[in-house]
Amino acid sequence: MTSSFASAAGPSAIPARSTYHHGDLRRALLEAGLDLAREGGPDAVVLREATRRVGVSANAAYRHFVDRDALLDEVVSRAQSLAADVIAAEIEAADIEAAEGGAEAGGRARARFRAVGIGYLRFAMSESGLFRTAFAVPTDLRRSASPEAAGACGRTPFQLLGDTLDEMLEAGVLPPDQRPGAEMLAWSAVHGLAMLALEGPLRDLPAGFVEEMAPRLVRMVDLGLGVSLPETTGS
Amino acid sequence: MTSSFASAAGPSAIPARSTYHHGDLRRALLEAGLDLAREGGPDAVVLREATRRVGVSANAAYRHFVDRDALLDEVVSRAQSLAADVIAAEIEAADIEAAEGGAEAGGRARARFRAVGIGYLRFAMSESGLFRTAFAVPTDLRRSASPEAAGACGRTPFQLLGDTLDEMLEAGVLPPDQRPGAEMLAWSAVHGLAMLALEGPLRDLPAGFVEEMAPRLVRMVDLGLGVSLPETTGS
DNA sequence: TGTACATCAGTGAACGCGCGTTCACTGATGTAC
DNA sequence: TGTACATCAGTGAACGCGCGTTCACTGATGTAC
Repeated sequence: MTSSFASAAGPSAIPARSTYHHGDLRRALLEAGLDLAREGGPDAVVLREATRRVGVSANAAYRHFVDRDALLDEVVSRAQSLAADVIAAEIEAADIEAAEGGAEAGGRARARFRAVGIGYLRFAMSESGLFRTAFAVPTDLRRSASPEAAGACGRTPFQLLGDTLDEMLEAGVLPPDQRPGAEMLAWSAVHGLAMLALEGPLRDLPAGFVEEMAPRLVRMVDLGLGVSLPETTGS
Repeated sequence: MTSSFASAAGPSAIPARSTYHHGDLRRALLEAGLDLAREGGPDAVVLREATRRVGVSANAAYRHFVDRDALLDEVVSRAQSLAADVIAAEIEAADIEAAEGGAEAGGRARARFRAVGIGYLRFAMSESGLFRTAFAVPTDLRRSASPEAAGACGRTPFQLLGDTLDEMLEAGVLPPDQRPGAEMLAWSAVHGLAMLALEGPLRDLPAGFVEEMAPRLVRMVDLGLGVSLPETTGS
């Protein structure tokens, strides 16, 4: 199962290699690590398996990463970056829909905010290994604002969430006293649903359960944050 | 670090033993497993270490558990049961406070509902290893309704949550159309905050952060579920 | 009340696994002259 | 343009770890007679 995100440049991850020097081993190991995370979550990011897949001896990785954690750290950032892409795409889709529906600023801001939650859950369900790698590995908040964790749009998932909260604030639909710390409240809700479904007691609920629950959940969140706006047709 | 929940009957977990037969090995291993979970979460529940602590040979465990997973399963149930106790205590405290404040049925039901969330988070923060063992191990919803996972009150954490939702429904403060699946929405919110703080990117936020956030979170949840009631002094 | 014996609940040693990591090494590369 | 040589990026073998689990065993228990 080779990553669909495999680098365009550099030798392929298939262990056919003619030269003694790999040429792009660091990147290849990172891709392999990402594949492992995709298939089995953070615990599956294992140095020996990554080198095996790249077709290189087990210790070659140490020329590029000080230890296993160094590789995992980079994989975590990449996973967050991929999450940002999914979320950004969801925001964009919601934005277009809201514009077509003729929503005013408040409604559009709320639609974008909801899209962050929907996108987060979509990523969690469609790429559960990467999701767990991105958000269920003990790490610190700093990463959530570091450039390596940003997606193509230049923003991290955490920043996208903050952006949409700011937009609701500016549009006057989020009460100002609710703004501080609102990231944590909103994040908690979607993260909890994902984790219950992936690693918790909601494990073997029917497929599609999370998808059904997601709109209700994000609605609960914005309503609970004091965003009261009539529901539009578009969501 | 010996468990404060060590069994009253049976030999102690300290590996001093005179008889060839242990006498109560199954229980002792379970207690040791619970201690391990308390100290290091589910991954720390390791057969060899449990037998080491009990002072018994490594394979003796196989007389009482078919494999490591069988031990872990029981530890998970016990951990859920302990969570139920903490939550039940929180409910009781809230109940007394609400009664003293002269709250009517709706206010009391909401206070009890909120207490479930507060208790859940209290357990998560004070017994993080047990919490992760109880709720962050891939398992199925059935356990959440099984007698082994019930606390002293005879109810599991999941059942306590459902109970308080039903009470709000009966008191007329929860809109009936919101009731189905409301467990999942509420559970997601508190579970997410706990997981972000314990195993995710909120890892090294200042101590007390979750405690500060908890009341806001549960308020967000009931408001988001459509429970609108004036705030009383008591909460 | 005593005893033979099946059964139960332990022991000690070992196996195989896969991991992260280190060691001494060698082939390839590129730069100074 | 050619060459000596430092440096870089790999190799192969090995170590130690801790785990789950199995094997053949033995000490203790309790029950039938």
